[in-house]
Amino acid sequence: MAELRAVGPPPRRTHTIGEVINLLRPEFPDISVSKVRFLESRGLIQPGRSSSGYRVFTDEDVQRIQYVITEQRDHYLPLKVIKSKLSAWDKGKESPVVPDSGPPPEAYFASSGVSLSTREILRSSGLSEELLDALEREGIIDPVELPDGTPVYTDSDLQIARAAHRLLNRGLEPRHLRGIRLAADRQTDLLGQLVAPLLRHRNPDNQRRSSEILADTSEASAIIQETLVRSRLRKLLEH
Amino acid sequence: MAELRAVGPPPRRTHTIGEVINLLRPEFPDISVSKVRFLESRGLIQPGRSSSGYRVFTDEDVQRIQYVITEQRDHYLPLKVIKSKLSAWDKGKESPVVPDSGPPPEAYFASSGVSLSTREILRSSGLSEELLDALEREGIIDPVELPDGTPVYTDSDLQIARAAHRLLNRGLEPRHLRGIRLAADRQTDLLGQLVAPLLRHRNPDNQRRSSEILADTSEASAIIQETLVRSRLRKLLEH
DNA sequence: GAAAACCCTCAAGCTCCGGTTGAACGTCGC
DNA sequence: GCGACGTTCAACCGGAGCTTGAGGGTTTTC
Repeated sequence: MAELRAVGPPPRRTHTIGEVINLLRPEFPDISVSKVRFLESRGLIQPGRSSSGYRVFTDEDVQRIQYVITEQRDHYLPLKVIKSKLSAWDKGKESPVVPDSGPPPEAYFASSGVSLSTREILRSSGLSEELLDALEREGIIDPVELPDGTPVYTDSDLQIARAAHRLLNRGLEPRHLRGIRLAADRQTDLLGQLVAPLLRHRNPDNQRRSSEILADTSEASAIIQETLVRSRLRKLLEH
Repeated sequence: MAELRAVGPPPRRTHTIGEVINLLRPEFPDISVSKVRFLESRGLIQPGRSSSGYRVFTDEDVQRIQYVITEQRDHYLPLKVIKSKLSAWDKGKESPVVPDSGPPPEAYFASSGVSLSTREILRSSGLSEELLDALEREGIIDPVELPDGTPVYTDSDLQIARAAHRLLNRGLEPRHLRGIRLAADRQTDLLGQLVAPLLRHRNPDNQRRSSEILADTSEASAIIQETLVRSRLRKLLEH
């Protein structure tokens, strides 16, 4: 082969599949060629191809594989879940070769339309009535009220209720969650400003662009925040 | 049957297997009689038996089941792992010898150990030098410095850099990201307090518990915040 | 006191996940 | 031109996590 690379970015090192295995073998003894090919078939990695059809792995591809198998080993995550974590991470880089959108941007904000009664959300979340009340007072959960005053909860509320339950179980109290709500409020404001001009003149196209922008930016800011928190907590643990 | 319970602690309520299912069904719609029996066969629960051979579940047994399926749902843990967590919990304080070498203790905070140079992170993130600088000034990214002053970036930094790039592309400016950093700081503090007592007396067990608590709570609070933001943005779009 | 509803065990079966194996064939480097 | 390495594709496999069904006992209800 003669992949001429006259001019261009730094001469990136690439590897064949066998080399990749040898690189990873020390850390992950049960890696195998077929496993790597399997991961590709499942869409977790997309190595390039040489003109003759051989897989060509960049260092980044190798890191990706490494990420996948550590998640498997350390957190027992199913490949599906790892894939979705990866694809959030991906969106950062890939962008030049995406002429039109794959997934509809609005899907990000789609709601299931499920609605729950107070009893149902209590049962489904495992929260007590008092705690649910407290969460509502903190603005963490806020159901819509029907004309007659009975509250109706969405599945977002349920998700929040469950996650809140986990926090409360660990010793946090409802008032501690206020900070989370405030952070969410501030983020909403920030991102909202980004699309405010568009929403001033509402039309289908602006609507579509707005939801695309919001989907993208809210995901990105969530990634930043979570990564920051995690790395700070890691330092805390390491002392 | 006449399980006489002459004197004793509170008159414990007990349940048959069918009652247990009905109790749990709302929160876990895919629970089933056979599943509970299966869990017993795998040694995760040990309900008592009536004189006629029926399983008899105490409230504690029910909680145990609840714990098991929550771990499955929220953390995708295999039953084997849940079992070992349970038996550690069982022994109360006693859990000295983790018999198997298998799962490394809570590696949620594991880092890949990859480190990048300034050139590499610029190339991999697509950021310009000025923007990277700006992000560092805002504390969004902060590399360790080697004795000679050259910065070293981790893969967390890369992830953040990429996500930040997405935000900047959408028209945000570095200073806008300060809010995200502050939110992350506050969350770190909050969660850090939760484990502060444990970390005061460092020993392997406290260390392990701390990382478990932090992994769980940081995930849960991220879920709450993201769900909140998303549902607020949805409302914004709907007008 | 009988029917209905509920419970039991045990073996077999089933789906999905995460790969492995093998056959048939192309390519690279010496 | 040979051996090491790469490719595809279909078939197979072992384990996890249940489900189903047969055959039979118990408790509740009318």
